[in-house]
Amino acid sequence: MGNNTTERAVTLKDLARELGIHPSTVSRVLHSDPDSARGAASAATARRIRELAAEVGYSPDPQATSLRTRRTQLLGVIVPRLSDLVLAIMYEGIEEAAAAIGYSAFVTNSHDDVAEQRRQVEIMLARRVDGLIIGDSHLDVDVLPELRDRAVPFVLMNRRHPGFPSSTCDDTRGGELVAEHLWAKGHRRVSVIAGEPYASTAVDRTGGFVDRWHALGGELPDGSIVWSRFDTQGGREAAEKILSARSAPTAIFAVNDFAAIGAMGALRSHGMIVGQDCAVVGYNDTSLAAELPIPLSSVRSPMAEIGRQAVGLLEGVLRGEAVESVRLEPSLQVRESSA
Amino acid sequence: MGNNTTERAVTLKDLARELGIHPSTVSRVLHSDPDSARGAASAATARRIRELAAEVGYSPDPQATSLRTRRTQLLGVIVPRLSDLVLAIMYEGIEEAAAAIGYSAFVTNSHDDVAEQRRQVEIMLARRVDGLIIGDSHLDVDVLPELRDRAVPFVLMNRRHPGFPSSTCDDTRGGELVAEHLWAKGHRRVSVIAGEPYASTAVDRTGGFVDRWHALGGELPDGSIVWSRFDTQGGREAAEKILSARSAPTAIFAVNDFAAIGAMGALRSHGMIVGQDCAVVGYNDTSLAAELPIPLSSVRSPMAEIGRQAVGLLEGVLRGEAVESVRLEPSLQVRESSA
DNA sequence: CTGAAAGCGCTTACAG
DNA sequence: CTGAAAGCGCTTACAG
Repeated sequence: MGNNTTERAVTLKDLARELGIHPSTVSRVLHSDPDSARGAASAATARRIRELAAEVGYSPDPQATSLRTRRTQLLGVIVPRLSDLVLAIMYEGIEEAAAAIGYSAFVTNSHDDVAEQRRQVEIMLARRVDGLIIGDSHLDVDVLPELRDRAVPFVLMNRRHPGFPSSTCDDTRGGELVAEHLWAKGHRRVSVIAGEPYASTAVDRTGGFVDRWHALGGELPDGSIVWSRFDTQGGREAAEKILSARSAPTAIFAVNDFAAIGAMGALRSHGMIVGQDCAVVGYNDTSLAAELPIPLSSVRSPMAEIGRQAVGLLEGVLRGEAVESVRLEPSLQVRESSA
Repeated sequence: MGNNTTERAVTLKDLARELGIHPSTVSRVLHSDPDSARGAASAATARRIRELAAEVGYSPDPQATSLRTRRTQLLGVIVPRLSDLVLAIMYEGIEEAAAAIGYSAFVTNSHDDVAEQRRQVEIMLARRVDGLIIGDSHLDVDVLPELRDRAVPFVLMNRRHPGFPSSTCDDTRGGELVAEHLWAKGHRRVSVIAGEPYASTAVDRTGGFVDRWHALGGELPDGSIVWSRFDTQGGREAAEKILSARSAPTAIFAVNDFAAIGAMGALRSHGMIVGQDCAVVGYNDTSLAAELPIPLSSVRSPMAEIGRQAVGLLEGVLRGEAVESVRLEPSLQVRESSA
């Protein structure tokens, strides 16, 4: 009666014995198209098998299956840290898309440490994942060429790297949007809290801003660009550095919402009112941005979709296709912090 | 020379062939204590095996191993959502502790939906995880009794449930700390943004506060307690409801930092200054709290440790021990929002 | 249409 | 000390 016995999971052999047929027939039927039992067994036998399987709640042992098929239906995901909201949301997209095509995902934190990243890759490979989604790629040193040489199937997510397939936001475009917005609002003295120089997200967002700013005729004297950590504390420290210099800017672009929140804190400490004395724009439009005491302008990036697309890309790689990187379009949400 | 061939992973049989011995001997040695080869093979043979294994980078196929041993070394973790920073940090603790004892963890989001929770449990079980860490337990309806009947090894995390082992913060105590603090600061008209009534975290934090408040001689007229979602938007909505009532409170306790941030936004919209016109206290002391423009007082809970302890508890359950729930001690961080 | 065999990579009593 | 066998649960050509 479909009760789940606690003892031992029911096996293919159990089903076969119950029905008085051979296990291979059961296996064949369970793997054939539900409608047409095409050559797997007679329609009658197929029906009996399916009915019994449903009744006892048969679920094949994935370990046994993958030992035979040499595929684990497992995806390995490596991110800097899951406690970074941006990565957590991308992972939700991954999980959803992976489940839809019958894969499960492992996820692990590298803390953006290169040695740890290598270690996590080896752990994933030891677990025999079918492929890897790498969310912590560094622009400088990197394991990527080595992975390619070893023919490990993988794609990048969030951060791109020339020559490797990736699913990212068009971060260059995102930076341009901010430059255009601040310029149009009349700002001429601006600073950028630029993030970590090893991350393409930081480099592209900053680069897009800088290039567009110059194209508009703007200037960015030395000290206008401050590299920083991506978190709130990093943003606060960078803003302190900016505010301690000669003349304060009238606008700050932080390439991450959390860094932007830190900057807002520093501005307040200096007695400045965000949105009046100094505009602030963040990046990613996390759920917090719109709900802050002073709502934060931010570049919206389709985070969950970036995760889903990464799975789609990896699917292609696993099929042996030559896949094209995707760069998803950002949009700017203007709010009180820079209105 | 220890190069990772791309073709096929090296197997036990490969090692045995290379050394001219039987695979079972290799297996025996690789499973015996590295120092004493105690009866597995001669010291000389053992050394040769270990050297070759290290040289070619042998890593056993976990699928094959678990097919034999009937253990997958896999843990299933179910949380409401990983994009909730609190759960993401607990998961980091889980991952760390699990890795330390040779387990890997799957994590999946139930969105606090009871049907989805059941579905995720079945998916985990179909994957043959050795045990489950459940982070989305509901106080009312719940799968827990059924899981116990099915003899599924599991523990709860973050939220507790009477009669089942759990790793949580002592949320009752956390609520008490806030009541004592606000009372000492002279507040007499307070409101609680209480969270979701199905979560023990919300119920215990609120309950601890209410009981202590009454014990101190305080009053909580109807409408002082507002149940809400845990996120920023939920906090804002709850605060709006509180502020639209007759007389505004002089202090608000939100049982979650994100809800507290939403409340801060609502207060500002009403022209009130947080920390002056109305105190706000949150819960969890997430990394954001201290860095906000107006730093937020918050009850610190040892999130990563809660995750680690959950793994320890599950380890006990897997060994068949009767484990005791752990309730970790919170502490209050007072900042400008309620100074 | 269905059965029987082989084998994925491993571990574990059991001999000798 | 070491070998040989059995078997975990499955899938997949191959016969008939």
